[in-house]
This record gives sequence, C-alpha cells and structure tokens, in this order.
Amino acid sequence: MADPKERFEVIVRKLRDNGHKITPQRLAIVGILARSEGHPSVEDIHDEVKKDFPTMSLATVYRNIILIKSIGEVLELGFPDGSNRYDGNKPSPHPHVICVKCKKIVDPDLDSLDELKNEVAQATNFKILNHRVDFFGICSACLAKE
Amino acid sequence: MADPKERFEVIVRKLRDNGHKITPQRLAIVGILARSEGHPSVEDIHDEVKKDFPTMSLATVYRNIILIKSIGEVLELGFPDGSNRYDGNKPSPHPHVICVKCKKIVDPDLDSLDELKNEVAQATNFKILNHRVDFFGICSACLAKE
DNA sequence: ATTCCTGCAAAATCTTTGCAGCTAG
DNA sequence: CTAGCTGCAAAGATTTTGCAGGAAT
Repeated sequence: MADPKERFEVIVRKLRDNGHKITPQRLAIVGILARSEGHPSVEDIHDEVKKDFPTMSLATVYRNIILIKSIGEVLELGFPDGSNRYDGNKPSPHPHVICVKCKKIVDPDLDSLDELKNEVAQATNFKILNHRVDFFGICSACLAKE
Repeated sequence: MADPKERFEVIVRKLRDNGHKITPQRLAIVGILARSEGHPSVEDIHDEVKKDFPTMSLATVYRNIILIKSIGEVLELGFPDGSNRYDGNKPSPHPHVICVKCKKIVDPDLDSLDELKNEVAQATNFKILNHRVDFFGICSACLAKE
C-alpha cells in the first residue's frame, strides 16, 4: 500500500496544477481516496466526510470523484450488482480479488499479468491501453467459517 | 463462436427443464442471446425483438435476461460507463478485448489465463469461483485509420 | 473581482415491481 | 385449470444537472 500522506499530496498538487480550487470539502474527499481503506463506495465516502462536514451533499462527492477520475488519480471499480467502489491509493489498473461472502477486496501481486497482456496484444493485434482484471471467490476466513 | 442454433436449443431445454414456460417472446429473446452478435445491450435486444413483437416491453426483456442469467446461460458485462452488454453465445467467463474507438469486442484465446488464476489462488488463499478479465485498447482497423 | 465550487432540489437514466389480464402446459 | 408470463405504468435506485449563493485565488 502506498503511503496515504504521499498520495494525498500528489493528488492535491495535480489538482492545483490543473487549475482546480482547493476547498476543504475537496480536501476531505481526497484524503479518503488517498487512503481508500476498504475500497469505499460513494456512500461510504459521503458518510465519512459528513463527520467533518455535516452539510456535504452527495452531488459534491460525485462531482469530485468525476474530477479526480479525470486527472487519473482514482480507479473506479464498477461491479455486476451496479455498485461502484473507488481506489485512490493505487489508481492505475491492477488486479483485484473479491470475496463474494464478506466483500473484502485484496490486491495481489501477479507476475503472470504482463505475460497475459502481451499474449492479448499478440493474439488480437490491438494496442492495449488499459485493463480490468478481477477474480471472485471466497477468502480463507470465510472458508474457515463454513 | 458456438453454433447459434445449438446454443438456442441448449438454453430452451434448460429453461424447460427448470419448469419455465416457453413463450414466443421468450424464444425471441433467447434467439438473440444465442447469437449475441456484437454483444448486444438490453436496448439492442429490445429493438431487435420489437421487429417481430411490436408490443414487447422493456420490462419483459429485463425479466428474461434475469431469468436466463439465473440459469447461467448468459454472461453479463457491465462497463465503466454503466452500460451492460450480454453474451449468451459463450456464457462462461472469458476474457474480452474491447476497442475504445469502435466498441468492437473480441474474444481471444489465452493460454496464460489458467496460469494467472492459479497464481491468484496461491497468492491469496481464496477459493476462486469466477473472474472478469477485460482489456481495453485500439483495434488494428482503428489504428490504421489514424 | 472573477472564476470556480457547493448545496439543494429537480431531472435523467437505468432497472425493478405491482397489478390485471392472458397463455402455455 | 392454474401457475407463470406479459404489458403497462408507476416506483426505485443511482448518478447528473441547473441554479443561486459563497469561497478560493
């Protein structure tokens, strides 16, 4: 996991460099994304930020997430059930392993991924720009409970 | 690509075996899914089916897709932009390669995928049940146009 | 000072549900 | 017959937008 403080500073600098204003609400949202503990949903972020800004509206959370997505500093993970989760700690595409029981999300280190990407490029003649690689299963803790 | 006729029969039989009624509307939807030409969206399916059943409602398309998903005979692909596409021709999870320019979707054969899956299981101690592997890029045709 | 941002509420999507009538088995 | 299916319309859920006041630079 990247250092949240460092991520926070990187994102804030990038926002500033792109001419966006640094408001307290925005900073609060960036702070949560920089940590991205547990890959929060929009609602999670809203709830969290309301502790400090009780009047914060959902719309503002959405608008800031769109903004931060647009500068490439948060990764959006849409799931089959329609829910979205966010990762601003490690915003470049990386594989996820999701427990279908407890919803825990793990970020594994995978050596074979580059190999797979090369194989795809070769097999299809595409220029690969991006990817989304997720595995669904049951984590060891939930397996033990059965 | 699997033979659409064969896929059609497999799906219909499975519906029948599970005690679902075989209505003309249902057959029309199954027929489109069995082909899944171009990985259609709900709207695509609705438009297509309306040629034969002008009164067909969107709700019926949704309900049948949910039903056919529940028997595991169609794969739902949700995309970052919120749109869903369907594949009833090859309903088990498989990698996709999507052209971000022309939206073409290609199904590559990838040898390294099993290897990757094993690596994931080993690295995380998860029991892997399912996966979603998509690559985004630019196809050779669109590359040539630039 | 100006431009951008925020909060609120309304709008826009997309998907699901309730219900009455109809149809396959 | 009768359980399940369809069409319609209304309701839900989630995300986006318009606008007026307010804040950052």
